[in-house]
Amino acid sequence: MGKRASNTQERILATAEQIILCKGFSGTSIDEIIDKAAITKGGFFYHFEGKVDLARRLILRYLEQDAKLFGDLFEQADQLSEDPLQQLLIFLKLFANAIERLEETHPGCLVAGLTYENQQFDEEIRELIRAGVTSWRELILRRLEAVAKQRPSKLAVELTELADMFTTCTEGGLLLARIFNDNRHIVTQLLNYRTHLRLLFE
Amino acid sequence: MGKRASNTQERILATAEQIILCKGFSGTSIDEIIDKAAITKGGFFYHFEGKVDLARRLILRYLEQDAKLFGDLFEQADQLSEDPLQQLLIFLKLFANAIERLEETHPGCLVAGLTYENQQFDEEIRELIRAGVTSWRELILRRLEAVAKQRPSKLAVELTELADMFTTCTEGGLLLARIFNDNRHIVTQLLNYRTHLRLLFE
DNA sequence: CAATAAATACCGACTAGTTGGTATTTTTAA
DNA sequence: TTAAAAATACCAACTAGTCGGTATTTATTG
Repeated sequence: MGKRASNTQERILATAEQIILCKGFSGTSIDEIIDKAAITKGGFFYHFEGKVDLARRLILRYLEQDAKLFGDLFEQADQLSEDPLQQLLIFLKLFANAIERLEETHPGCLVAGLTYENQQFDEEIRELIRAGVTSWRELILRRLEAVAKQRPSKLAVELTELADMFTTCTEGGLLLARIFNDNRHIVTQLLNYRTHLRLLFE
Repeated sequence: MGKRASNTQERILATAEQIILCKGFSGTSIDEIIDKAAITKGGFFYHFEGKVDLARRLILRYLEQDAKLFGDLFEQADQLSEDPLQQLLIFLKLFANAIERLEETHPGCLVAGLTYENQQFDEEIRELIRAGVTSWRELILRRLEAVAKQRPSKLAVELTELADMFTTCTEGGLLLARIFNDNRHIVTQLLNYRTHLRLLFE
């Protein structure tokens, strides 16, 4: 695949994601995507097998970008402290800060968006979504295990559920941000989660 | 409007909600709704001005049912304790129990589902969605204010954000439940919120 | 109490436009 | 010159919505 093609594909993917996050997957037509991406039908179907293939590639791209962001933020956090709890708390702060810096309203999470119309997809795509959420769970769970190893928690908690609470607060915040058109909701809900961890372990 | 008509409308609304929660709003065609609801095109358009009118009426119905459920649960909770914190904690437990009793996977929240494709709706519908989330916020906020009036919180928190955390945990739990096909996620995320309140105020 | 008028509830064929997708041709760059 | 990349033209199925008409209630009145 030449550079020309990879540019085109990325342009299609970026355009499609933007529209789909606004209107939903079914609410977005290929015609609109190719129009905004400045390509034609033939071009689109050269690069993608069909609309479902587009969804698949969008999720893969989204999860990749996401893994990179979280990796970077944890790398920063790990350099700022040696304490597992502090590292996690710093990560949450960095994540919240990154969102706070956005100028426009956060477009939302592709994983959540597609989940709410997932009955029209095949199992492969639902599995990709599941894998994404599982990866977030595992990422936080590993950190929580390190925290729990050296500190008792004030109340008995299942660490997996506590790890899922990260996804819960992020997705909940994204929803509120979208509904009220204000990114600060993402920040506050993430910081609620941070406070929860402090109350449990500090 | 005779009884015959009100039955028909309710049948259409219930059918439509079910399909829309599975496939999304755009992913659901009127043809499929009328097919499953055993009515015809003409019948549908006699009762609804169009597809957007259907969405409007679905949200109104959803928020009504929801207000009734929360009202009932708080009434129960208020009878079981005089303490504001306990009342709120009991409410959360009752809500979680109600969901745990469901046999099938919870179909999800219409408000969240429509939010993820809200760009295709007019402002009226977005406002209805906003009003719904605001009503949840106010409902919990009033309780939190009563709690805060008689107890200091362990850490400084904005009560509005803490009230929104109820929506966050509910919606986050619903999302996890759908992705992993397991209602227990709703329960655990609600109980995480409950734990958070206990850690803050108990 | 009937006969009838009028409103309500519903039907199903139809249309104009949109949808995802294909087959064929042209352009581009190595 | 040739293979990849993109454009053009097209199609069949589906879409939301319309329309003329019919069945069923409900209201009116002689």
